[in-house]
Formats: sequence, C-alpha cells, structure tokens
Amino acid sequence: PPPHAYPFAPAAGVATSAAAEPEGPGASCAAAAKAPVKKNAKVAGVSVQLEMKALWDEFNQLGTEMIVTKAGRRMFPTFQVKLFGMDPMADYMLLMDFVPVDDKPSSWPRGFCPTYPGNSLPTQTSAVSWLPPQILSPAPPLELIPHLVFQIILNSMHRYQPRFHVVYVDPRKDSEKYAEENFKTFVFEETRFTAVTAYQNHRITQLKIASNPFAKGFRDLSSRETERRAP
Amino acid sequence: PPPHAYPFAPAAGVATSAAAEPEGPGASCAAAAKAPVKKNAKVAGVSVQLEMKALWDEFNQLGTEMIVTKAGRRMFPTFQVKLFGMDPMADYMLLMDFVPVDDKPSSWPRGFCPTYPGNSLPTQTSAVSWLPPQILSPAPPLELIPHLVFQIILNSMHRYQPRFHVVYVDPRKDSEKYAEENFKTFVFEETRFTAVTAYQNHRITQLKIASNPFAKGFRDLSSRETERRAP
DNA sequence: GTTTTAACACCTAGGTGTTAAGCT
DNA sequence: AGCTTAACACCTAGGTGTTAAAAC
Repeated sequence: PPPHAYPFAPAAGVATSAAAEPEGPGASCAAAAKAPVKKNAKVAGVSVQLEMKALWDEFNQLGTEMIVTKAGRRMFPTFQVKLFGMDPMADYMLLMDFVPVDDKPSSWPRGFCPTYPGNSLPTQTSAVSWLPPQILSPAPPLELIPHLVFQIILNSMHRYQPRFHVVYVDPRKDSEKYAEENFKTFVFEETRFTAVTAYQNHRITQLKIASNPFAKGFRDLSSRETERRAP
Repeated sequence: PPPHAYPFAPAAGVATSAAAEPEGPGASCAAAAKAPVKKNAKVAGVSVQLEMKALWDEFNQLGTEMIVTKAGRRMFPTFQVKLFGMDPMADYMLLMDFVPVDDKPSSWPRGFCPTYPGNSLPTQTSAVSWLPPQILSPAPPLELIPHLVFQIILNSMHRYQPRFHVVYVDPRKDSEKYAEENFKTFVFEETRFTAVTAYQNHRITQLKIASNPFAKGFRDLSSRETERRAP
C-alpha cells in the first residue's frame, strides 16, 4: 500500500443538465456487444452521455491532473452524465469509483470500456454513491440528507480511471443471484487523471484557471505571465 | 382565491442535527392516544422532535413573520426535526405542508395536534417534499438530484401552520386501502407564522437580525437604533 | 393610505490556485 | 531535490434586511 492517501470529493450533482446541449453521439459510451453475461432488461437499454466532453478532451490532451487534499477536493471538470433508457417505474442505484491505472496501454484490460463483468463493481478503491442513501442502505434516524457525495481516497502521483455504474434494484428475494446482470458500468477514457498534491504541468494549471469559475481570480496573473514569455 | 401567491422555500436540510442537544421532552409532539384509525406499526412508534425550539418559542411569542417573495425565500428559523422510532428496514416518505389558519382559537380543529386523520394529508396548500424524489415519484431520466426543497406558494398577510408528515411506503399491492394508517402527522404550534412581504412588527425584524447569521450585517444598525430610543 | 417590488450593500459559506514553510 | 501541508487572497454563489420606487 502506498504511503499516503488523500480524500477526493467529486463535485456535487450528477445530472444537472438544463436539457441543453445534445452533444452528439461522440460523447456517449455504448455497451459492449460481446458482454459475457446477458444483462437484465432494466439496465440493458441504459446509456450514459458525458457532459462537458469537449472540456474533458482538452484536459485529457494535456494529461489531466486533479488536486487531492486531506480535507477533500472537488474534481474539475465535473463528472456529470445524462442518463437515457431507464425504466421510470424501477429503482436504480448510481455508483462511481476510481480504478488505478498506469499509462501502459497493454496493461489496460481488453473490453474494459464499456462493461466487462470481471473488473466491475468490486475494485481496489472505495466507491462513491450519491442519490438516496436510504436505498443504498437503510436510512438512519438522523442525518437523512448528508452531503450529496461521499469522500474518495486516492493516492497522490497515481493515475485513475473514473467509472460510473447503474445498478438496478431488483425486488426479487434472491436478487443476489442476479448481481452480475443487474448492473452496467460505463467508462469514459477522456476522464482519466493523475491525482496530485500540486500541479505538475503548468499548462494544466492555466487551463484550470481559464475554465473554472472559482479560479477566476488568477486569470490576470496567468495571462501576464504568458505575455512575458511570448515576446 | 386570494389575489396574490408567493413561493416560499423552506430552508434546506431537515435532520442535520449533529447529535447534540437532547432538548428534553418538551420539544416533542406525541401522538394522540385517541386517534380514530389504528396506525401501522411502521409509523405508530415514530416520534419527532423540533430543533431550535427555544428560538421558535421566542419568535412565536412576538408573532412570527416570514418574508415571502416571488423568487422564493427561506424560512427562518429553519424547520428541522429529529426522527425517532423508524424501522431501518422500511422505506419512508417525508412531507411538509402549510395549513392556513386564523387567530381565533375556536376555529382551530380539536385534536389537531398531533394527528387527526380528517385534516391530514390533503390540504389547501401545496405540499413540499424532500428526500429522494424517486421514491415520491419515479425518477425522471434527467434531473436526478434537483434542489432539496421545492417551492411552496403562500399568500401574504395570511397565517399558516406548518405540518410534518411521515409516510410509510407500504410494499403491498393494495396499499391504497391502508393510506390512512400508513402515515402520521406532527404539528408544532410554536412554528406558526404570518406570511408577509415586509415585516410588520419591528421586534420580529430585530430578532431575525440578532439570530440569523445571514443578517449579521445589520446588527450594528439595529443596536444603534435601539440605543437612540432608550435614553 | 397600504402593500409589493426590485436593486442594493453586507453578510455567510465555500471553491480556487498561490505561496512559503514543512516533511522525507 | 521532490513532495506535502496550511494559511492566504480572491473568487463564486447565495441568504439577509434596507430602501426607494412602483402598484393597488
């Protein structure tokens, strides 16, 4: 186990999209046709579309870095998705986790994107869940609405692949037997990032400042610095 | 119908209590022993304790007023409760509504506090619900986490009694037949208030400024004003 | 006259990268 | 040297009563 681990808080809110931006099919990650386990109809037709894909691509091209701190830090860009094809009468559970990866493509499991049962729900990292905690686990008498997101522990200087899981809450008594077919995992490779305690690539810093509203206070400084180098 | 209606947004967060303040039995509203309909065991043992009761009492003594605006306004003090006696394995739905009342005690229905089936769930005002919307109604594909609270329409210059409802989500197919026994209503009379567009009682204004952190900016002004009158 | 609106200054609350100091 | 921490100034975001103008 690595020497240190840092909490990482994904930004709150998943599907806040104001019904804008069709974004085109390029942003969606379709299900694998060759999935070994036949999925339940409740999840088989579900598809997920990544929001802000253009911004994710821009970061990914430079090698996305995410600051991690002891107290927890939001991720930027935000991991937000639109969901399609869910049964409005069914109950679902939405999960997210982060799988450690290295940069050698050969070590990336084949068929990893989108769903491959063997490397799905249980992983080396803690899973984050939002949406009704009382569905995930029975509601305690108090704290019915904690924070929308929990904290994730990541190791600095390591690279991670976020994953998104849609789990159908099977009402059948023996639902454990159908665990494999009742969920679907979605992976967007452009959301991969390196966890750091301080930015390593100055161009990442500049892109963060340019695109994150909360970092607007540094826009003057970085443009001045760029000018000084240019001429 | 009255000429105007204003959205009213209850402050977010219901049971955020940090496990402090036992508050004593005086703050809780026990169930009526003479309830005509025998309640389901899932709700019969549920009890609710009002948070910040001392502050509510202080406001109530002066005649609580709540500002309502077109865009919606939080209430202060916040309506927060602690819940006890719920079955951790059961699903519940929590609702809140506001019943119009006038000041004549004779017109207040007997046995209104706590639960009286006749005047419970359906009321003249819209109901607010927080907690998982996908339990209240099936989750739409988008907007899975909207705001924690919805908007309430209240009429200015009218008096209201907030109510809190705990509803057991009965898994039985014919659950409609048990609607009366599957919920329990709690009423705290000290949370009654008058909806206004501008404060009528200056002592209410002073108490709001003194107790609401967001109004701290006016504390110097009001103390100066008080000094000017005193001598 | 009374009631309502909208702009405003002043707060709380919390998300940024920066920076200097600390750690290994 | 490199990595980590904590305090900091600077933002966004939004909850207050105030005030003067508008509406009725």
